[in-house]
Amino acid sequence: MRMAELSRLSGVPTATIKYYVREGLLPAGETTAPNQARYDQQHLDRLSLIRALREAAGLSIATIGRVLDAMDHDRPGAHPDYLTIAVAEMSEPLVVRDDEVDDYERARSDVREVIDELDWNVDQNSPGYDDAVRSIVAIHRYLPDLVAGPDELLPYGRAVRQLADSEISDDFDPAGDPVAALRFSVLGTALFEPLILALRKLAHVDRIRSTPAATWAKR
Amino acid sequence: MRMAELSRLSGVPTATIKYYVREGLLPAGETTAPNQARYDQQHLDRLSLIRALREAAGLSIATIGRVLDAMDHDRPGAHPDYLTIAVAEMSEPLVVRDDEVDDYERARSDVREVIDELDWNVDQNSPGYDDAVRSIVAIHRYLPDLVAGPDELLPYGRAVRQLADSEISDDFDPAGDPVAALRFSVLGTALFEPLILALRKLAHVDRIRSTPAATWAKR
DNA sequence: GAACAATGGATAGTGTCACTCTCCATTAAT
DNA sequence: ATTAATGGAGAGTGACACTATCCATTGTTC
Repeated sequence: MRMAELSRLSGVPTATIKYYVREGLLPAGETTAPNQARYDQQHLDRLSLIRALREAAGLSIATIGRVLDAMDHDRPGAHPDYLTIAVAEMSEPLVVRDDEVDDYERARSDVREVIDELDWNVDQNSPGYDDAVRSIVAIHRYLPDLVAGPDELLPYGRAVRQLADSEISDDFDPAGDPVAALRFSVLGTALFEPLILALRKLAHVDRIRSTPAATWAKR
Repeated sequence: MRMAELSRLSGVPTATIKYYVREGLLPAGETTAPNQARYDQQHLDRLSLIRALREAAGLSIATIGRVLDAMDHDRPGAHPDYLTIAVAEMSEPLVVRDDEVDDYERARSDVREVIDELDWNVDQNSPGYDDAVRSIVAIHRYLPDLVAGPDELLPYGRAVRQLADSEISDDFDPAGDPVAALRFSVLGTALFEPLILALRKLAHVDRIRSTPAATWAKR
């Protein structure tokens, strides 16, 4: 197919497709003449992946570039970790100002403690590790009255562990079709994030509405 | 205190503070002369809230404006729902193109079914409802091979319900100090979101690494 | 009370981001 | 042969979140 059809089938304007090619997110079509190129199903798939990461997950073009790079280069199938390398690129690197080192150290040890307690087989390079540290620092900073030590973090760990168990079923076979498994990991991580946050808000509403009326009456 | 001290104590540049005042996020100081104004602890608190919503939660200035407006105007204490009205402003309104109506209807009924099954006391105006619908549509669109009907959504509902129970303890008393409770609700919702997503990624890593090696060997 | 710094308010400018538009020399389609 | 479409390059756009500059006052210090 050519540009116009790729655009029509994907719903992405040609100008935007050209932009993605320039940015290295999408490989150029096979050039058949100085001003002609052919695109195929792979381009369509890639475009769909880009749009999902962009629109549904809200990742920046630069971040998507890193995720796709990792997906392209990390020899799928060699080791289960290939599934996590691309996901790790979804995060911004952690930068710590000199005067904040202590806060981050404390948060880091909190995370470590939670992981130990739950007996998780993860390390400091695992995706999410630095994000967790960053979040905890922010929580301490902006909600200083809230006690948010390892004991308070554990329920979060248990809840997401339960989630992970239901998301990744026992018969999930990453070795069967490594490319599909990788795509599934990246998209599953990204697309379900807003759903989880949305449902959590709903659960909060239910929880608050379930508070005994007496609590409200004494106002 | 005056501008310079407000800036020093909050760590926010004066130019930015002035910008927040212009945008209506921060009330102007009490003017004592044509070019003099006094700020107090409330300004400092508000500024901290704005920075938390901006930096840690990633909300836009416009969204923060709506959240703060709701916090200011929704007569705290009158009813438990006051805690949710400001949170609802954290979401973008749902806009549905004509050719997508069916997809959204289907997703909406999925959400309804999950809520019924879990017996949640929420309605379509509750914060998160539209977000959940939007997410499910995106999941269907970008992961069409994945079965994501009510049955598959239930584990998410159960996990966040468990979370909500641990987050909002039985002795949480929204009527005691309504303003503090409101601030706690908004910040708690926003600040813990990235933490949950980070821990979920870690749980995924653990889950994948726990996959029996045999699955990998047959590659 | 004179010199100098700081203030609040208004306005304009900056850098980033994700596109989007305009050209143009070809090439395809009719 | 005419008309439309193509790919590639570069410039332009609009939103966003600040940031910088002015300036007529006011505070502060000597």
